Amino acid sequence: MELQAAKQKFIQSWGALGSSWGINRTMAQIHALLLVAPDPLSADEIMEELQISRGNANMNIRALIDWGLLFKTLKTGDRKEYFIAEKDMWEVMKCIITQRKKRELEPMLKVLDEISAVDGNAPEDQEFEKVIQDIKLFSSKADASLDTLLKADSNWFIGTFLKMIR
Amino acid sequence: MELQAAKQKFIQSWGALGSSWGINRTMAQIHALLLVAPDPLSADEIMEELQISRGNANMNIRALIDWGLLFKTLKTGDRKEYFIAEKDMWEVMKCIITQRKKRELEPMLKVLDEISAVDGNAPEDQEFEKVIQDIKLFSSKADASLDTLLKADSNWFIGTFLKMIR
DNA sequence: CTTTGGTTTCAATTTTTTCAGAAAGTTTAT
DNA sequence: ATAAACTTTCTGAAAAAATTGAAACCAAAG
Repeated sequence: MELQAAKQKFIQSWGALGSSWGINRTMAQIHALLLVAPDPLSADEIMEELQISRGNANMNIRALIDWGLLFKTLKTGDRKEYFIAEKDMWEVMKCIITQRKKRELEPMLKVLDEISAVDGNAPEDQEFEKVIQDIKLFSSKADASLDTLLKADSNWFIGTFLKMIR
Repeated sequence: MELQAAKQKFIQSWGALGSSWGINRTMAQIHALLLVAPDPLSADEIMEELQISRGNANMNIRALIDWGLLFKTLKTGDRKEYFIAEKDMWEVMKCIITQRKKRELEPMLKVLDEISAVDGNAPEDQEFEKVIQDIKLFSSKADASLDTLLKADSNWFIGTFLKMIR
């Protein structure tokens, strides 16, 4: 496969996958583009390369910066802003986990807390109570585990899981 | 909060959350409904309860069964099929991880393999090569870890992560 | 203060996803 | 074989999400 074709394919695939990862297509494409770009790119270059509008480009660049997956850089004597991607996969993963945890897990915990303020104590309620408690226990455990994972460093992760794999 | 209100809220919230979990709303709602239902429900009861069409109900019930989150049960002397939800949260999590791994991780690995068949060897390619290799390494590690996790049992999970949490 | 290069916001539009309802297909009991 | 009870597959409508394009905005340089 040719280098250019390969890059193209990577960008497209990463974009397609993005959607199932809770990231929208453009956002994922921009990230992919910058991952394989040898040098920082300006917003205009990104628009050009991916054939997207200014507004779209800007919004998603902002979002990626918020997520911590992109950084601004400046070139001396140039007023444009240039962008580079976080290339350390461990960091990338941490960013993604952080965001998804915030959007997927934490709202769940919040709802469960509200729900478990259910006051009835009829025998029939016990079943319901139990299900909710179970989910709550499990979710908070997962939540805590992810927090720990986020604090851990790359080596720890690799080490632990290599052990797991054997 | 009242029991009925609580159940209602749980179903709605679980449904809303479902979307960010890569599960569609109806599918998540059916699952939630059955999680908190004291007894097995028939397709008709599910339709009634969630105010959804027969087609929709059927499709999503099928999907849930495929995922392994729902089971059929039969009542003697009744031709109807009744459904119950998998209530062990550990199992639920395993089902979800299995599916998402299939849909999110494995296609990624496939693409990466195709891409790394890139043949050019100009100095500029090295950077690209490296990024792809990095992602590949990381992804297959994650993939393997998840496989291990899926084989592990609930106690192991809780044990390990309790240790992590401290 | 005005121009220039660049960034941000937002209503309107397009694309994608989800769903109801109809219709066709199965299965099972008689 | 037929009828009754369920299931599956479509299609078009509706809802939700993503994108565009334009206008508004800002900061630096002259």
